[in-house]
Amino acid sequence: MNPPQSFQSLHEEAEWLVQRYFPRLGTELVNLFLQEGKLVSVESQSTLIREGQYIKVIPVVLRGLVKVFIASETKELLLYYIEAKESCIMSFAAGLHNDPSRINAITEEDSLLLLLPTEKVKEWTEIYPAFNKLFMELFDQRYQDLLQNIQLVLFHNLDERLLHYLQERGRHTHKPVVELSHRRIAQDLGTAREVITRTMQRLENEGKIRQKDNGIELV
Amino acid sequence: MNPPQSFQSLHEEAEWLVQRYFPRLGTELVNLFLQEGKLVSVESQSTLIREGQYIKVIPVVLRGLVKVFIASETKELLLYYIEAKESCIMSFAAGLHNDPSRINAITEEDSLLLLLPTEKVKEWTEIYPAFNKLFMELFDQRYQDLLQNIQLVLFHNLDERLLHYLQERGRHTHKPVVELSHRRIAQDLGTAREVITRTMQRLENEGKIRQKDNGIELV
DNA sequence: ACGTACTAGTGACTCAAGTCACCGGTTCAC
DNA sequence: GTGAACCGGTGACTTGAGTCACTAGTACGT
Repeated sequence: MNPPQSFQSLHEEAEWLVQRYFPRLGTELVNLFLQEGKLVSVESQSTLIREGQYIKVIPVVLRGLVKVFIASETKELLLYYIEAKESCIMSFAAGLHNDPSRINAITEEDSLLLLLPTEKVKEWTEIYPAFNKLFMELFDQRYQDLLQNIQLVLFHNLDERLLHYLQERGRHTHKPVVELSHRRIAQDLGTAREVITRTMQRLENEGKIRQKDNGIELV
Repeated sequence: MNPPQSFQSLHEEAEWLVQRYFPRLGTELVNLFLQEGKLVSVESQSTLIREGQYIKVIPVVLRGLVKVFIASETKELLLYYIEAKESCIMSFAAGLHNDPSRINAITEEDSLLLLLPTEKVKEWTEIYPAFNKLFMELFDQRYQDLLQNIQLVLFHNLDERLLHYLQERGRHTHKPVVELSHRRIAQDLGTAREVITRTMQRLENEGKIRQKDNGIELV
């Protein structure tokens, strides 16, 4: 089940990925995905969804990594990552009810996305139980992510939150070291750069991380 | 469409309420609700769901008010209210995947609940598009509630959070004054009693609320 | 009439986190 | 080489919120 060395086209790669990631949907739905969805290849740091926007398509991540966050005038907060392997992004509410989005989404790696029209998605949830089930599971997962985030923000101090952030980041990027500047980490956690610098030093003193030239290593 | 002066039985009242609140489900589903669900009448402050519990039933609020919150060893935080008129509680994830619940639920008024077995609910979402749609909408609403809560906790100070809390409380209890002790409010907001006392005074000085003998009045 | 258990109010203090004003180092462009 | 734009690091300070210790009022039961 390894990927072929190379694909003739994006469409071919997409087909292979959809079949691999969503086998339970069956061939009919997989074909509908590819037929109705629009395939786009975007580079890292591309904005997919902006707060206040009306959502016309729901992006499914086939390759890469997407970050979802909320923002105020002065701060941001990372909500969760959307990984290709495990799930697709849902502009939930927004998409299905024609409400403006409350969240922002941006690619954190070069990514391959399948943009499904919300109209079609709405249809499919009603017609295909398998699709509906997938949708529910993803919804649920995001709900859990939000819940955990609230707990972290409210019940834990920055040391713990930062450590958790680094672990999650490592998990999602599949790299042993986190290659991010203090400034960007501060942004994700809704705090200031200096605060991250100091907190990072504390974690290092406690032997929980190591800061090296190529990034932050978890111990 | 006013309620009859009195009902002969709980079951009769429940039937009337389900038909009133979920007309779009159709008579077949309404009957299934009443047939498969267990009707219970509980008084205020009854614990419905405890963190860590496995969920076997999903309570639908027919009358009364339910509060959903998370807790740590030392703190609590109100997540949202579940009102009869608008929705039913969902032990989402938990119920459908047999995971332990991450949230707590408690009645805030004497309430009439219809307990639906999660197994049946799972079935119904697959068979009845109307039910599925209702389910999704409720899910979505809770997602939005969580999102707003995160924003409040992270982007706003206690003054604003307290004011928002009082407004919401007023909205859900349908009363012009909030009849809660500072201690209980502090619990819902995850803070200390003294802090609420002081914050309340500030809001009063700014003319945003009035503290009277019978409760807190919003201006 | 006395204890118990609530309630709200207050001054003094602690503390985590955020802010401000600076370093000095590296890299890149022109 | 000179400036611009990054980066991490640091000391001094501010501040919102939480904690501690205590006061006093009200209601209930025995």
